[in-house]
Amino acid sequence: MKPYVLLVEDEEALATLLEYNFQKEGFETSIAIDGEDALLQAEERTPDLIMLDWMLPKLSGVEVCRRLRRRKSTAKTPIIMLSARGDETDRVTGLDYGADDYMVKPFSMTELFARTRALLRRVSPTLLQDIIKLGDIEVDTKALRVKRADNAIHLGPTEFRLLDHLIRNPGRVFSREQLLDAVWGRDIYVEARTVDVHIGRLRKALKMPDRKDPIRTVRSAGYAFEAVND
Amino acid sequence: MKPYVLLVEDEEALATLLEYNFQKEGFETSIAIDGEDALLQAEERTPDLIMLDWMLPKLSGVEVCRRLRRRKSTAKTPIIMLSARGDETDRVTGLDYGADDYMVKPFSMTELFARTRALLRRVSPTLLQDIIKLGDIEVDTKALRVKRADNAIHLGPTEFRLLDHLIRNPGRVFSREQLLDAVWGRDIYVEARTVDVHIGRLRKALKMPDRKDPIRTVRSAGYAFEAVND
DNA sequence: TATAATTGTAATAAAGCTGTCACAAATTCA
DNA sequence: TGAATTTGTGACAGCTTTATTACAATTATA
Repeated sequence: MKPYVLLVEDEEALATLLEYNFQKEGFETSIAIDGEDALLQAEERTPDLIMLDWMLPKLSGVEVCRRLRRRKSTAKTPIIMLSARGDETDRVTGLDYGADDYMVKPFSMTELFARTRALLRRVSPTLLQDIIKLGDIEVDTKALRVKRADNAIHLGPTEFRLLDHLIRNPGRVFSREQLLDAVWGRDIYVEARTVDVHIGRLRKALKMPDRKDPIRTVRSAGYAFEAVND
Repeated sequence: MKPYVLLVEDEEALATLLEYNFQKEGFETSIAIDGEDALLQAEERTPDLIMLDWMLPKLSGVEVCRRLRRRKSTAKTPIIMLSARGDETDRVTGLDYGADDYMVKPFSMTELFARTRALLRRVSPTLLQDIIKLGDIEVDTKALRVKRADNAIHLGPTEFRLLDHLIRNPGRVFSREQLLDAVWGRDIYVEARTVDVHIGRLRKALKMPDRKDPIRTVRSAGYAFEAVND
């Protein structure tokens, strides 16, 4: 659904400012106040983007960056480093250790988002796309609309998020637990079988004569979205 | 329709920044990375405005400018030159060769758009029209008037701003919080539910027999304006 | 100043969505 | 084949979200 950015910044004022602006741009956000916190949070939920301050308590930004790169889950996650110092040495060091871009404080939010967009467009374009199309199915994430073969389809919020998640990872099989985490949220407890019911509702909503079911059931594993006819 | 700006800029960061800001101002954009590319693109679709970097690979900005002026289709198209150098000589050269305005890098986006507006107002005022039309609904942002199917509709200030905001972003779903930010202002605190009431008033005011409600409710998400019959 | 228009809130009604269960159907495996 | 496991689906109660109304307070207008 929304791209998730981890903001690693110990200065509270800047962290809040970043949070506010990223949320306005449609990101989900989380703040880490030091390097250790950052590593923990990144492990718990893999971010789609990391904003990483250079100067941090406990672990330096560079060190955090190196460790993030060593982990499989975050090896390719886009990282933008923030630094008060702007000299070339720092820039080079930051980029050497695996940051994708570099901003010198103070910076304009406009420029930050221009760069963010550029970076995400390069690395994971589906995150920025408003309209995701697969086969004859179309999901418009800005307008929150779904179409199949140009027919508008009405979905409830949960079915929408479910479809959104599945269609962004076509072919991949998700267990019920994974779907609960991704669609319902980590801290919400509902029966795993509830997923079945929503999958059923989604299937029913997407059903059209002469078109095959885009959702595949993988017995004793979960569900997956399949590219479809057309 | 939206005005179309051709951004001729080889430096990627700046090009992205410009693109982002022009899009935010409601322009359609295209980027050309060198002079030849610019001439090709301008031929394919005549821009309403051209931002032209002075220093370009292959063909210089001045040369591009001269050639654009020689073509009938772009002879009068407004051109703003961008240059790193700010001395008078360049300025004169640029303007001599037919640029309409001239900005020295680095420049503020605010100033750029102030000049852009001034230029477009002078050359092609219709592009900056204050009247937004969508389907059978017409919003005159200067005169603060609204019509539907040629019937004048009276709205209170808040409903007007609400409609104005929604109609400028047709299809897009806004949460109540986003609407409060955009319509009421960031620092004003009112209940999120108040939005519902104003949406209701707006709907009532826009209601006409045999015409459907242009405002879509998206459950657990917000509201969106939809293109309508006619 | 009196009158009208506009605004935000709260209360209530209406609509829509969700999660669970029970049982049917399908699939697997011995 | 038959038992066990897994999945599909309809029903439904409870819950959440939205629409609408009324009203008091504020602001504009004559």
